[in-house]
Amino acid sequence: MARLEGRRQAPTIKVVAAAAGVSTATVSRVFSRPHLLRESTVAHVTEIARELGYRPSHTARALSTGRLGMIAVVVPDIANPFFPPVIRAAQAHAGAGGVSTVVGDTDEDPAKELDLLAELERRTDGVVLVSSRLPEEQVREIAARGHPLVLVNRDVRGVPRILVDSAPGIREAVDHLAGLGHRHLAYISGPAGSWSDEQRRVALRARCAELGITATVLRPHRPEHDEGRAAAAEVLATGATAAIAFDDGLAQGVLAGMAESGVAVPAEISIVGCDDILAATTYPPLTTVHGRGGEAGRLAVELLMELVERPGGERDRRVLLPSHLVTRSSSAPAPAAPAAPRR
Amino acid sequence: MARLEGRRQAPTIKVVAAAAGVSTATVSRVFSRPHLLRESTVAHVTEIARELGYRPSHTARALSTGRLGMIAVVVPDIANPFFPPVIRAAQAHAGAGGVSTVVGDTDEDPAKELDLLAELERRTDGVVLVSSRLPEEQVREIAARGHPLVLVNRDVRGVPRILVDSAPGIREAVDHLAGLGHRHLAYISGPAGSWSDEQRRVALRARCAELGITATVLRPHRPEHDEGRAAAAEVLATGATAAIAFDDGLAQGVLAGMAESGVAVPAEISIVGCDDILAATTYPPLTTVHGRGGEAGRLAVELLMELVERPGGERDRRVLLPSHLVTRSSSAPAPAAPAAPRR
DNA sequence: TGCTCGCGTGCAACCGGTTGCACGTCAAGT
DNA sequence: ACTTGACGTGCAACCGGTTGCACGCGAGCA
Repeated sequence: MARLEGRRQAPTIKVVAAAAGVSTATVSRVFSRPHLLRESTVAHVTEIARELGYRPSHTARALSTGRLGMIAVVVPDIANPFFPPVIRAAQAHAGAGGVSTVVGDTDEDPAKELDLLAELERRTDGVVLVSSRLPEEQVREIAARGHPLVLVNRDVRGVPRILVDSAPGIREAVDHLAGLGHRHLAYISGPAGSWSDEQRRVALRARCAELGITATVLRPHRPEHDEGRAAAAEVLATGATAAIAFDDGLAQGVLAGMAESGVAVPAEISIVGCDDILAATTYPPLTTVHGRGGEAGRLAVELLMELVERPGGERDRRVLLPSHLVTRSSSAPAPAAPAAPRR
Repeated sequence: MARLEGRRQAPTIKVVAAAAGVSTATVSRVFSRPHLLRESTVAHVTEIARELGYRPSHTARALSTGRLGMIAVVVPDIANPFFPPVIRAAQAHAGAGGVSTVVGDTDEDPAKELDLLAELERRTDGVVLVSSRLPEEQVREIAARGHPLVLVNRDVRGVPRILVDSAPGIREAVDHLAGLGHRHLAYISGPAGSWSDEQRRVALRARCAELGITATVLRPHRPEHDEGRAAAAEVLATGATAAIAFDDGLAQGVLAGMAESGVAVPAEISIVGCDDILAATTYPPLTTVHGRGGEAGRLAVELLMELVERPGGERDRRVLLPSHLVTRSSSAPAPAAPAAPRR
């Protein structure tokens, strides 16, 4: 029964102190505020600690300082390819600052989002909330609870936020298509109430108006492949020679829908996506508006860390990240006549 | 400057105890081992705690019990659509048990994986390691550190593991194609050294041999779209009338490559994927072997929780999850003659 | 020589729970 | 009536660090 040979317990500050012949306070300071100590002391204790394999306990530290050394990134759907770059960038940036990152997935469900946020507030020093599906009112309430919070792609006044500004990219897209001779564009709307969707729609309308070309806005769509496939017919019905979709997933669906209808992309109709989350994995490779999710993630963490350091800091930061068009092969000169389904 | 009206501190066990006229020990027991207490006491304290909005502190609890109430799921690439279902299922199952889940992304980098695991061991009660890219030797070492660990899709003896067994699905796929009249199949290999790849390759060869049809195995490919596109030409060069790809991403690339070459799928060649991670988002919708990532995630967490409860438990559990074929539209009867590129 | 001052370190309380042990109470057993 | 024991609760130590305060020492200054 003697299990003495078992797992060696992780050494505590106490055994390091004893081994180094100093008090636990000194060991503690070596790892948290070494500038208060004589250099030789720091060196000595560090050496002993290294030999013993000592690592300060996050838990104990958290208990006395109130700092968990951990932040959260919450997204609506981890499987949506827009988010992984955001998460990854956040993770990398936080890690560089000695802070761990946890990822939360709300499954596109506002109720889950609420619960998750409550839980994460107790587990982390701060939260990056990406594309929240909560009503603005609730976002405000959450922010008011005082736990550091930074939003991404959600524009709520009084809450620090990073916004990918689709407008420049959309304008470029419209210019690009107009330059190819298209005189009638369709916009395939995303989820009703989405901040990004509204921004894109408005930018598209405005630019089309400036250039004097026609813009038809289709009904809202969930950003999913099937919806895009269905939207293909709607696009053809408008007589537009080019369509811009709310996001790449939708655009990919449209591509499939066009293929099914026997309409050639880009020869007969041009398709443009948004977010650049599919890279060149579609056929034909998709012309799209690059969303810069990575930068957004990095900046959000940066802002969040500031808030964690100084809870009194600026609460109304609003950062806009301009987007831009990436031209691939799903856009081409306008055909002589609008396309029509062939089968 | 009087900030007294500021944030109300979260109430501690002490204030609840005082308000309820009991000791802190009692309050503690109400929340951890209520069966030790008289029912009326539990009810009374619970009520007071509710009024005060008291929630036990994870940190403090962790310090005295050594249980963090958190587990980790580590994946090589959060952007690879195979993993989100695994993660989500794990999250759901752990959450139901009152345990939080952290997601780690190793970016396909073994060095990062090693660091991340070390960090997570100190932050969690246990780790689910999915599709580890580490050499078996290292996986063993990590398991030997005694921190509860469950592998998914990695078959290392002596470490509890959940394996998606592709063999049944592959056999079904071969049978399906053979039934459609195909007499020559190509297998587009995945990453060299991947456990899943080897399993799929072996199963395919074996089943083809049994049915007396030809199997050509192509070189290893990274599981990415571009590689698949390139592989299309290799497939055509073999003269096979059907191809099974290591995963859906690769298969999707092959689809694009075939489209570029003007070869019709499935009329001229049939394509089958693995993992069923793209659902019906390809064109044509992909016939594929369903991987059951979700179940794997759920089971892994279940096993892990057991290990956390009883560190002395069974260390060599090995669970196999059978896969099966999902037939969509990328497979069809064999053409009279093998396809050749048209452009 | 005596006084001040600053630096480096230690003491001990504290963060917010958990838990072994002891104590008091009350019902059942003899 | 007295012992026994189960049950419910409290006391206080403990988990592993952090930190305000005090103390001792040596240098600088008058």
